[in-house]
Amino acid sequence: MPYTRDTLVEMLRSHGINPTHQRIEIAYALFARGEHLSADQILAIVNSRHSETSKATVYNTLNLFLEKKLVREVIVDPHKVFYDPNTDAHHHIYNVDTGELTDIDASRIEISGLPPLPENMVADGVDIIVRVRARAS
Amino acid sequence: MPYTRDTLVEMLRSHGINPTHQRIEIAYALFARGEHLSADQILAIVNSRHSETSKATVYNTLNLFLEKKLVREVIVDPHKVFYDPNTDAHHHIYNVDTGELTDIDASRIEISGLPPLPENMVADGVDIIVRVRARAS
DNA sequence: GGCCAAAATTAGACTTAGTCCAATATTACG
DNA sequence: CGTAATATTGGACTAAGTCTAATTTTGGCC
Repeated sequence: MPYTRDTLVEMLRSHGINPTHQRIEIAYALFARGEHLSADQILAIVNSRHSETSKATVYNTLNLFLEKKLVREVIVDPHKVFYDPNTDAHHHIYNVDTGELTDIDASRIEISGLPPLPENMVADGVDIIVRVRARAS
Repeated sequence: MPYTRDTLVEMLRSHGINPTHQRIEIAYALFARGEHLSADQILAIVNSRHSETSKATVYNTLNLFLEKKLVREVIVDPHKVFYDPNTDAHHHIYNVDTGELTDIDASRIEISGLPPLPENMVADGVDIIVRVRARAS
């Protein structure tokens, strides 16, 4: 699936997001790479040719994307949030040495034995994080 | 199990931690309450009577406790780390509205279908986080 | 107890991720 | 094309956490 400007514009529109220049650039950075990126990485990528987008806009836009469910946030590192262009159900392997994040498709995974949720609470998502490190420390 | 000064000293010693006044206070704050607390909450608790412990010491101590596996860290909120005095295998329910964290005993839970880990990697822990919110938004 | 080296604590400067704000620029649309 | 609504901006600000060099406390030893 090639992410052309037009497919990105369509993607933004279909999520109720006004496709401005900066938003398209940020979406491109995330979707074309398909990687988990932090806000500062995205800021650097988007401005790598010529400076075009401010820090404030990157944060505004990522929060907008989150709200509109175009991306997910992955909270595994106490220092920064990662933004994940994959919104299919999936979990993560986190390499605590390198910071590398890898997806685990959720369709093969079953969790049994979870307790019922408290009355009047709804699940907003179930995340599994497998923290790994290089063998032999 | 009452957490007297002596049991705390013993607990620290058995984890290879020199039991200083501040470390005992911090351990007491965590273990007597048995709650998930952030560093700034612990700082406030420890200094609530008379100011006795600096911010640097709270952070130093919590990192030491982590390293010696006396506590665990829980990374669910992008803004702060929670420290968890329960080191038994367990998972968490996180109320995204209130920030409240609740334990789920891991002994009843089974996860099936996890992929094999990459060669020469070892699992360092598997965390399940069930994010919940109040029904009817 | 008293002495000293090693370990712990400290205040406060610093770093970094992220937010806020009021001014400016862009866009959508009649 | 004009204008109101929306988006972007630089830069000041906040909050969590780290660092540092100086001071204090501790533990071991006589």
